Amino acid sequence: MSEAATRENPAKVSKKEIKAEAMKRRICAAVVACLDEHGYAETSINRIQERAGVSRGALTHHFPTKQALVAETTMRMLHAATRPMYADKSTGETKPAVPADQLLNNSWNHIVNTAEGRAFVEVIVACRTDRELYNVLADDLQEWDAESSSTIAALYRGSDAAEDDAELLWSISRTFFRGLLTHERFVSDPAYLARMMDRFAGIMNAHLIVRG
Amino acid sequence: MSEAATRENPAKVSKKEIKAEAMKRRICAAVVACLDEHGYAETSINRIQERAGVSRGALTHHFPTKQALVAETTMRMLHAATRPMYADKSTGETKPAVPADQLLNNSWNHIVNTAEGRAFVEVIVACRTDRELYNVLADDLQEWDAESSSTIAALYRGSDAAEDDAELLWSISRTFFRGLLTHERFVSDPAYLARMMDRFAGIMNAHLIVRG
DNA sequence: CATTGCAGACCGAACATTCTGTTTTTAAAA
DNA sequence: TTTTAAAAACAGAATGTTCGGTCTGCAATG
Repeated sequence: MSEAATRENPAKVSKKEIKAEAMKRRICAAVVACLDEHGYAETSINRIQERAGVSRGALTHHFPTKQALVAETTMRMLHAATRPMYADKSTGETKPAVPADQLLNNSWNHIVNTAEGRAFVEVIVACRTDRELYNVLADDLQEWDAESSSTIAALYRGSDAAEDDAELLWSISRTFFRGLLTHERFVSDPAYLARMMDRFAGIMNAHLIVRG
Repeated sequence: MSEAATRENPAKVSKKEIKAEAMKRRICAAVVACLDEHGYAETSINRIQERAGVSRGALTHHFPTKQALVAETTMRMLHAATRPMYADKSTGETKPAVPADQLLNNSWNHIVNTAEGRAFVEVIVACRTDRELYNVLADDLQEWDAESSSTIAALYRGSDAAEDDAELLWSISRTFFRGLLTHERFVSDPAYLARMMDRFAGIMNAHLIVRG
């Protein structure tokens, strides 16, 4: 327990904690890379271990089971991805980080269509059938979803009369993004994906109205 | 080879062929069920065999490898799903099977949000990282995509000036559907999915104009 | 009777997990 | 300050299971 140390000096982080955190970060980064490159089915502990360049002991010490590993990696991804995009939490205030009409394109390019975004989709798809993994993640997923939606709702209103229309439109957009990540395999021309994205953004932007 | 038999009497199908086809159908149905219920990662040959109630020998006799099994199952799903919905191929002519403004909702309810639809998403997601599986399926996927799109293009035009706008809108819709299948895990209230679907259909229907 | 359809045992590889050691860190005792 | 003992971080071998695929034997079909 490090609580004895932190009780005397709350700000102090011990060498242990620093090393442990660095190790965890390293392992989780390997998980993201493996999920992105090989998919959930082929992301084995052996592969993660090899990719991270750590021993089997180190892996199982920090993450007793594979699900715990995937779960923590996912939560780290979520919290890392949410913060910089939509709001500046460091200053305590919520303000858009990008021009309003570029919200969709920007989200796609910098959040969804990334190694983390693709890894996240692998986890989400796995959650559909892996009940245990879902149980571990469910609360955090829904909390993240609510937080993400309310951030949008503070910045935009929808074209529909419904109070929560902006949130609805945002959920629809994120859903489209998720589908778009798996659409690559259908089309021969990658540029077609960009056309789909642009057309979709054009349509949705007509319904997402900046509050002011 | 059965060509010797069919050369003499093309309509005749031997007992063998009937049995073989029945066995294949049975196995593929089990694959669909397993993909839907357990996901691609947990769809093992053992599980399929158990689910279908056939021996290991029968399985490997008809499908030498797992990829061949998944590939054929996928192609059967595709061809079974395309036909009844958008056109009546038995009469040779192409006509819509549902009212125009119900195309999206109907596709969602009767094609995408089914055991086959969910199984298909599992395969598509796996294709992203499983290059071998993708290579087997790529041609058929793109051919199916083109056929599906052109069927839509014959029935609708898009609100945009682009010649292929209807196809683009249809691709966008199918992409949204795919994402929606994995969205269940985000929301606590299942009715929210229906709201998303209705709102999306409302928006897209304004851009999909029936030809006439 | 030759071929195909099917049954089930079997194989090595890979899997997730558990385990026994070794090293490093840390806080309190000397 | 130095010593010390416990705890944590890590290493890597061992375990039993399951994986996809192969192989041999037998029955049904043509």
